[in-house]
Amino acid sequence: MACEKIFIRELHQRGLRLTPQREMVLSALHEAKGFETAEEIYERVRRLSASVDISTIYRTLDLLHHMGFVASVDAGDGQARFALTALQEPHVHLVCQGCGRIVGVPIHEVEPLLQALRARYGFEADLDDVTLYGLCENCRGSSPSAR
Amino acid sequence: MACEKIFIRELHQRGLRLTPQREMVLSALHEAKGFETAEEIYERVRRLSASVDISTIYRTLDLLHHMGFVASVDAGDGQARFALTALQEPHVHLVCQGCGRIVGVPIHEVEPLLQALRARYGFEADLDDVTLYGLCENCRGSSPSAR
DNA sequence: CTTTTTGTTGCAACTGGTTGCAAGATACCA
DNA sequence: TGGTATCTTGCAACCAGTTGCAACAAAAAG
Ligand SMILES: [Mn+2]
Ligand SMILES: [Mn+2]
Ligand SMILES: [Zn+2]
Ligand SMILES: [Zn+2]
Repeated sequence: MACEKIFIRELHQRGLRLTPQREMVLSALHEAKGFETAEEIYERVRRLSASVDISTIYRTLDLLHHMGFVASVDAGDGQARFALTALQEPHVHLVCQGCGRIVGVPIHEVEPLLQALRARYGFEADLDDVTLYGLCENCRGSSPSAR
Repeated sequence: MACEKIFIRELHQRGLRLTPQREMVLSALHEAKGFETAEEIYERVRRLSASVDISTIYRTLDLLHHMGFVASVDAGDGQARFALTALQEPHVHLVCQGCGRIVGVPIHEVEPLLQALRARYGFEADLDDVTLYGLCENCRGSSPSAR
């Protein structure tokens, strides 16, 4: 867990504190392979300590998201999903409405759009939190499969 | 209200019914100048009939959205906002995090991005529901004003 | 006009997520 | 080491929005 060192340093820089709860959430995110719901991450943390509250999970995921360690994607089914992105280039997320798969697109692919919005509308877009919905290559041809 | 005729025709085409509640929501949306929350639209409808339930407002806004009459924008403050878009070209919405203003961008401005996603990722994006966050021209220079 | 069909509504319960607050814990310093 | 300032937590209440369901009402048929 190389990012724990970085995490602690960034916490200190912001005058925030390292707590067992924050360590457990970070650890749970390392266990998880891909995107998981807050409830799934909560279950992982409970295996480490039963007394943690779900609101602490949400608060910690939000903190990690704002620190750039975690991507948060609203998959359109009423539950957000979270995954570690530590050290990766920030990206836009594509959610397939057929199969539910989430793909990250490096933000430089979107640079032309950013420039156009800046030039035409004077708008400086922050693409850290953007999610686009549609159909992936697999799901485009075939009949839409259940999620 | 030119769109009421179209609304009735489209309802019939889908085997759905015209109800007083649906007429009142459409009328409330015509009264509203710009984007309003469900609660604000609910208040407008209540002035016409006190017994309508807020769940009916949500269900009707959702229906109108799916029929393409209404744009729905998550302004990032925990409340969605709705506005009539009848007959307009579909567009992406820009939300300024400084002043809260919502601007519509015609979808053809975003066409190059769509093509890139199609070519590079095989992903067919549906941009009807996209909202981008950032800072508008006014709010970029000055210190961020309260919403 | 009456009946029948089927879509719609109000209501209450529920969902994922947020928030105010007092108790508890961390970091820092004497 | 103990004391203090301040951050964080668990908890319970709350929020916007959704949903199951039985009563109701629009449309169509007779
Ligand atoms: Mn956040
Ligand atoms: Mn619009
Ligand atoms: Zn797919
Ligand atoms: Zn602004």
